[in-house]
Amino acid sequence: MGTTQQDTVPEPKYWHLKNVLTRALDTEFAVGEILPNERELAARFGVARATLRQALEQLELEGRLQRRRGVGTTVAPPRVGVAVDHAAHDWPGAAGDGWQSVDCESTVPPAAVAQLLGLAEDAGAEVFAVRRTRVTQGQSVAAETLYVPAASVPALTAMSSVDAPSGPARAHIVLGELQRLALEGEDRAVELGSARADDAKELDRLPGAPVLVVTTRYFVDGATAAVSMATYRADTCRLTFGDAGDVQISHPAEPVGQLS
Amino acid sequence: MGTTQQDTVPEPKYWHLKNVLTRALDTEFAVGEILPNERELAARFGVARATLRQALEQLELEGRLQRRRGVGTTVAPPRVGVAVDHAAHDWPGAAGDGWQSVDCESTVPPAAVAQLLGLAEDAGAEVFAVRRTRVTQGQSVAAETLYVPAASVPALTAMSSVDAPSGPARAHIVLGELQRLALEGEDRAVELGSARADDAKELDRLPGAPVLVVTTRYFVDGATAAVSMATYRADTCRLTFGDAGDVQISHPAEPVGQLS
DNA sequence: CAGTGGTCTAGACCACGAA
DNA sequence: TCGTGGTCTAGACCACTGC
Repeated sequence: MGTTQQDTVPEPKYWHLKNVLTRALDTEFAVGEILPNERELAARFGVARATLRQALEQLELEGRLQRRRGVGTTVAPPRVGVAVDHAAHDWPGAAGDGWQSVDCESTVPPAAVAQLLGLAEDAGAEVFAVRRTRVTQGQSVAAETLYVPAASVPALTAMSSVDAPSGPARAHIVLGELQRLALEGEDRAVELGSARADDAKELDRLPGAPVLVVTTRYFVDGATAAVSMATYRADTCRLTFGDAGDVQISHPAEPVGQLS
Repeated sequence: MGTTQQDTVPEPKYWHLKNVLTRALDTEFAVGEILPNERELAARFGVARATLRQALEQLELEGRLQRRRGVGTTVAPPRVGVAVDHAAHDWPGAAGDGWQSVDCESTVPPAAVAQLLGLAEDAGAEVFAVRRTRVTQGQSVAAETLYVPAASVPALTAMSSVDAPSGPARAHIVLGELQRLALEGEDRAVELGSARADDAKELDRLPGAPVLVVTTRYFVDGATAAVSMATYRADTCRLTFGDAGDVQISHPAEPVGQLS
């Protein structure tokens, strides 16, 4: 079968399958409900598991499904709107912005970051790297590394790894020092990426999971004083700029006229 | 090789493969160069083609590769920065913003859009749907549908499908009418999606290709006067907010000390 | 322990682009 | 026509979760 009728325009099976499942999700399943397992679904639709999985992958990418190894596949809630320009033109670390400082260490930044900071490439210039996590509505949605060149926080130049407090406390010091600077403005870029191993762990996802990478430049005195690279879970997040955080997106494409 | 030492924590083959290839791309390949075909690469690395493809898929998702059926796999240029807040607080259709009107028709908007516009769901309220394409540096990077309720452009209520000019011309009329309104502000949200068949065609991609969906609400007089849903190619685009458009991201993790 | 999703294989055929 | 990437199959084993 499959060649029973020569499709005039052979639509890929996984594509058709995705559409069928989408419709089913809209009409027959409730959020949180768990679907039959992959082997059974594949059998039910008469396809190989790999093909079924291709459809599920897309649906997960679109935020409609959530799959967890050892557990099963569940219907995902609508994406949460996450404000990215939190009280725009504010330094990170302001109270109650949903971010939690996790750690802080001195490292040589990746080349791309060094470039944004205007640091010479050859010099092994060290910067403070503040790791933070963002939690919204009970789930961690983002992991961030905030790169702060030592030159931006001169008061901390003497802070070596020995005399400084550990982890979160140290992060707080760096953030506190940033607040003293007059922030001129910010700059943002959003692109698709895949989670590095460390980010993935913090986001409770497998390495390689799709993420939205938000790169923010903080300007002080005409120069870039800090750079943030935040990775948001692409499956569960909708990044909002402006008000828009409160909007609730509804999926059901058509009101299926399900009377009574 | 590869099994020379039993990995204490068995790293997936495709993940390791991706890292190897990433390093190779940084050091041994030039932009635009074409890679060996999948069958040969798979053989060279001693894995099944499916596994090799899993690695290539991720690299394409990260914008490092470009694959075209019937042609081959090439090294992708760095992502282009695309300004999303074009002259913020301007109506779409302003001159030289990179958008090209393609078509315009009257349709019933998708439920999600109707909701954003504050239209009753049950009523089959029609709206103008302006289709546009965005071209940057010679390549089309985005496809947009701008939904304009008839109520927002009262002067056009009499415009039926018969007496109106066709396609692009009609789109221009709608956009022109929008310019007359006092735009109060905008609202944006960015999320990951997969290209619908029509968008995919316009973006020169296969259906289901990963896209960044930008939803914009235009406010007039305290209400939403129009909604735009734009899909940007996630593989080739970096969405920028603020200045940031000019920044060039460089990939090579390490300056390979290639003297002379 | 049993059941789930995640990884991997070795094939096959198809749709498309270019020569 | 040929070579490419895209789709699909029918298996297998592994890693994780929960009981």
